[in-house]
Amino acid sequence: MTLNTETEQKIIASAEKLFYQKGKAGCSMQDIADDAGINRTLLNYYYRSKDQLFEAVFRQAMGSFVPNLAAMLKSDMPFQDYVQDLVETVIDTMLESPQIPIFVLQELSSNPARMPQIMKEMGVDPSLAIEKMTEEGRVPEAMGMDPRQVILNLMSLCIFPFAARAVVSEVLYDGDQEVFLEAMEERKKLIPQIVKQIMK
Amino acid sequence: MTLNTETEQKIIASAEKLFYQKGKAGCSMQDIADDAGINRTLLNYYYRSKDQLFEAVFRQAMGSFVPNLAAMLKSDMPFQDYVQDLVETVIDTMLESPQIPIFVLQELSSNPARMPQIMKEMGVDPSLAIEKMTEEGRVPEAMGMDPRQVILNLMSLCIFPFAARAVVSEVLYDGDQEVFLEAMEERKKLIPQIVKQIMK
DNA sequence: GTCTATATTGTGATAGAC
DNA sequence: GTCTATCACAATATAGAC
Repeated sequence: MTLNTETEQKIIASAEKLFYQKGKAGCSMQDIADDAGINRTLLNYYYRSKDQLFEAVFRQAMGSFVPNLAAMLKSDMPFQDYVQDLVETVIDTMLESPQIPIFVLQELSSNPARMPQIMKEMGVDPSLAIEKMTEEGRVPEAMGMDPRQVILNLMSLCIFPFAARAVVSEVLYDGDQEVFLEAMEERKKLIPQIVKQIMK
Repeated sequence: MTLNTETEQKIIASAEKLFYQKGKAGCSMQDIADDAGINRTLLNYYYRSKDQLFEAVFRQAMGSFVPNLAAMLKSDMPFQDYVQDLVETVIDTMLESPQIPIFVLQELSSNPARMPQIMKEMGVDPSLAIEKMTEEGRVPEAMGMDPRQVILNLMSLCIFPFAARAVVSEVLYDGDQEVFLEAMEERKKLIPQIVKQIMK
């Protein structure tokens, strides 16, 4: 998926920005063209339809974090060794593109039937992952917790603050985005500590 | 906000359903009217505009969980006493209307400027809440964590699994919604245990 | 590849009959 | 309160000139 022409790059950049912000139905082809500073019909020339342009943006967004998840689910290494790396990777991804989680979750929520197909395309076999995860010692017993709950907790702690950024930064950090970002940086150390504490 | 006529109830029910699922821009007035089985112009008769209909639905959604948050932030009681109740209340709310979190987060994410005003209307004073929270002993020291991080962790653990339900149920529970719901029930006990463990 | 012009359909909203 | 008819406009998409 290399973007050849300069125009094509401008289109994808603007489409990403506006789709992330307003959703698929929330912005028009005209909006995207205006943001990119090009003629509207060029969008159709390059991507044929709004649906296909959205598809390109959505798949790129999925591709930015599914591999992380997949790697963790598929790996044979002990769980703890992954936590620090995973947390850092995921949080860094969110810091770079803070709007990805809400964008992806909204699309999947209004179209949940897409999930199985996407998982398949991205090389994640859910039932295989679960099997591996529940193998003895793969994800260590923590307070008698199901291993899936451990994974879910980890993901919740990493992703939710970004999905809820508007609320969180307003209610907890009085609207100060700098302080919010510092807090997110802090969580890179904090979350692994929590996991370690729970594992004890 | 009592809904008088039968028609009005049908409208709100359908608007809720479709706005939750597809977002404000993702469904038309015609869609809502069709779902409610009534004439499209009645929507304008009762709510004047799409904006005002959306506002009614959005405010109702906010009202279903902001009071819980506000109560916790404002209360003088020790933090631990609230955790069990709060977790149960929040998870029960999510179980009843699983689409609320993603709906609210999406709207606030594309329109973050609304947050301060909404907080004010709902009687939550952020800076006051923070002040109270950081008072000695209000939210207990946990692993040297900032009290705001504790709150954020708690909310993340409760809400994220529902916001990400499509992904979670597919990847971790192989698409089985029954098993997913059981896991969410289990979290009512599990999350307070985690909090307790971290507080030690 | 990029533009203008245009076809076609959908949308929110209102006026006015019943 | 509920309907039909209608308005003004915005949307996606394509055809065809350059």
